Amino acid sequence: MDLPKAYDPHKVEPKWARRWAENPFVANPKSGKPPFVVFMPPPNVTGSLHMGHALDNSLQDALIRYKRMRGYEAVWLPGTDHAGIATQVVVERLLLKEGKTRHDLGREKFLERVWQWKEEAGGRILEQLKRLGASADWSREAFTMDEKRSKAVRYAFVRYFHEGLAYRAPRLVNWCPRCETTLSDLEVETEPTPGFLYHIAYEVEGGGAIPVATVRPETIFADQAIAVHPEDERYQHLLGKRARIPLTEVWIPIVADTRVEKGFGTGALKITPAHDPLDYEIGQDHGLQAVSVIDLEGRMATKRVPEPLQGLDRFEARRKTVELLEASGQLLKAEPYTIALSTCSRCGTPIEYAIFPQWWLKMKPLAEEALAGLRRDEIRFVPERWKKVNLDWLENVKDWNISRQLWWGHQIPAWYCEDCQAVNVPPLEGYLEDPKVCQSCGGQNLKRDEDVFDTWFSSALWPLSTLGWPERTEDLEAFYPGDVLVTGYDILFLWVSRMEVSGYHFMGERPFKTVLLHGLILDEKGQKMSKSKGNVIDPLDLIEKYGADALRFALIHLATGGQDIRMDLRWLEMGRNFANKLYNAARFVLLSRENFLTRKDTPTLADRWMESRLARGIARITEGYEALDLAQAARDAYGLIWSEFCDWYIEAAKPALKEGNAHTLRTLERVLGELLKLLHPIMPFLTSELYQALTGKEELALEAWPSPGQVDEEAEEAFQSVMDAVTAVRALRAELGLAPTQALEVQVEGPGAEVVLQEKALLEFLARATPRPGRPEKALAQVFPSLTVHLVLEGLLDLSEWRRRQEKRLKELEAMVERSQKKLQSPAFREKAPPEVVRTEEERLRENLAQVERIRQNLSRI
RNA sequence: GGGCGGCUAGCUCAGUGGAAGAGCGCUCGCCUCACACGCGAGAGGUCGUAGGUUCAAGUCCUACGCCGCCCACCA
Repeated sequence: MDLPKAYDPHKVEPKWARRWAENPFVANPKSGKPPFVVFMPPPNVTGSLHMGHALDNSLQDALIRYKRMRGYEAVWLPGTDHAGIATQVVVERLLLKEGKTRHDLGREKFLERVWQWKEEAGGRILEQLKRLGASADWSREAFTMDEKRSKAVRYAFVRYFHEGLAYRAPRLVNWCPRCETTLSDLEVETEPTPGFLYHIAYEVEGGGAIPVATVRPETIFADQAIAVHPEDERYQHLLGKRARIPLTEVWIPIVADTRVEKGFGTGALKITPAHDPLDYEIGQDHGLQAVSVIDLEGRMATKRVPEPLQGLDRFEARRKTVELLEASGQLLKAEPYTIALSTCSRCGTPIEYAIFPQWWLKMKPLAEEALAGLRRDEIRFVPERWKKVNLDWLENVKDWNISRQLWWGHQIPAWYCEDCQAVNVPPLEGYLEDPKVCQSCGGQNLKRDEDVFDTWFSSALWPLSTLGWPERTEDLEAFYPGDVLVTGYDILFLWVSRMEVSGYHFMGERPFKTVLLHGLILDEKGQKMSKSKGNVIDPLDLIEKYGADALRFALIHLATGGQDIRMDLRWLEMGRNFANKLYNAARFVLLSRENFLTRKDTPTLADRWMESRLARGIARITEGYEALDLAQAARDAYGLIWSEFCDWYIEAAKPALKEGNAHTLRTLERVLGELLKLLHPIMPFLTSELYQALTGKEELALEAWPSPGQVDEEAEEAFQSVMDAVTAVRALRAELGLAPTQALEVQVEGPGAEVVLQEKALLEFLARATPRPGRPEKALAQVFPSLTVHLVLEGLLDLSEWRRRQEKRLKELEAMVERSQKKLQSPAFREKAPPEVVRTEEERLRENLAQVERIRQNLSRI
């Protein structure tokens, strides 16, 4: 067998990645096994793997692999999202290189281009997920715009419409002038931005002026009123009068409204219904018109604005308006002020408001259905704190604008009659057929709505659509609801809540039983990664440098309690080193069995100890996976493999192997095999490779999960004495500066001495020391609870280090003794603490007192 | 304005009310026949501050302080 000394993931990982991609783990709805279903959050087709994906999918894959080994029908449904704006922008950018816009091509040709691009370049991210080791059911790969998913979207809308839950109405909506589409409230961010609060004087009829404060002076031309608080004494006398919009001859009423804050600005608020959501609301209540002075490209585009402003960009118009106001003497003051600027979450452009008919989903009644389920605790949140956040959002949810003025997406299946203006949506039975005549007037001039659905409208259906809904498919019967939904908390509202809504509404049932929300990945300074900051780490680079196993190990290790993860390459190094360690341990086992000559076959103490430690490890690690605490599983597997299997067991097995003890060889092989299984969900590549080499079996992923054997307390206690003796000798060596090669003789005494003498060969191999029973008059000692190890003085030695450490140890023990005594002297402790706690405390005290005594004696004899 | 998270070793992070942990870094010694991506021995924490509950608090409660995030119509 030819095994290089250092593990090279690149020689191993691509092979397995290809295997799992080409022969995926295909779900069988009829297997009869209990299902375990995970819906992969579909990444954008345009996307490239980022750290968030790597984390999200590492967690999912680990869960899926674990459950698969546990005998579940583990189903992981992958796919991609058409990502309306993002994808459209990508293709528009390509067109731009040819000097064209999408309007040059026209809708049909443009969509052809997008599809072409999608077929060629899209979905690259799924290939990257395969490189990460994702054991998804690639045969069921879905795309939010493929035929099946399109059916689901269409059916959902048609049903919502006929249930009166989807409706079309003109309202004030968020508009991104750059993306040229409306946005839902969730897609708008507010950025604190330095700006000015302008105080402007509006002339009042009959003389005098009213000062109004605004951050958007350019919108004064769309003002419909000025509002003051009804109880504001300052302006009582002005109520009912009219004021003149500066720079114009337009007069607007002064009205009272409680929503105006007396204490802010001047206490007088200009009401501009077309350009501000609050103003829109107030305007509605006062029967005001909503007149816009800014067009969809963000330019001052009406005759209502003074001539010099016409056609100007809204920000230039602001500067110019201020100039004009200053010139007319109506600018009272401009104080520096931090504006809460609303921006498009996709492109960062300050949003504008617009009023035109949009499709809305009536969220209140829908949210109630989901809320009822959540209040019955039908969905478990991990961590639990997110449940309340989710509830709060559903309780306060507003109607959802689901139409977008894009080309790429699901075109809304609504037709408008050009004769009678009626809205035509297909009937539920026959929802796939386009209407030909108007249901209202029978006219044949139907024109389809040009808008498409918000991408999240189709994402909200993901747990249904991936299973073939609205058809009653075998998959749907067998696999709905899903088990664990794994995603970042940043899309709790955008995605998770909306899936809850559609799941409850259409299936009458929760879409998944558990939501596992992980944190976000931050850079080493704790800041969000973003392309503009240039602090993005590409997971593929990390895979290239450290291997996919190491990346997975690092990420899973850090995914604790839903905390954000500050990226630190030292965790990657840890993963890589760990892989190398395990590889070398396996190499040792594989090399050991070559040309092995059996001369005996008896269980050693070390064998029994290892089996016992393995039993405990299996129990603990399994607990971690079951609790969805993969970080715990990773930590425990790391400790079991490195500290116990490698550091102690392999070393202790060497003398037995030399003796030709077949039992030890078998134990090494068996334990290694079990360890590989335990670690497989986290580091699938290396474990698969090693398992194959060890057992000849093809696919570790299909092996059964280990069950814990018996804990052997006696063996653990006995071996502990051996480990203590070894540690004692090594410490003496270090303290006295004795060479590691120098053979020593030691004397051991105490309850643990017997086993150390029995395991003489172990002490000789692990510590280069021969133990004899006894307690010499003058010797340096190391004290452990169950034994004392004495080293007889030979020649001149520097004892200062030894003495220093003994004294330090003595002080520590004395402090502990004091603490125990204090505790035990307290009657309250003896009365109220559980008996076993009192007992361990007493035992501790006894043990520590004995150690103190022995150390004192040793020190006094030198 | 409302809410959430974090504050534990020099750094990055675990931590189940019953004697403070890991990795890296640091010190000392080792290329010991699986592994220097390693082995052995060590040093290093009044667990953000102040109260409280409890026989017992890093862990539970209450305030406060920083750091970060989310939601919300103060123009």
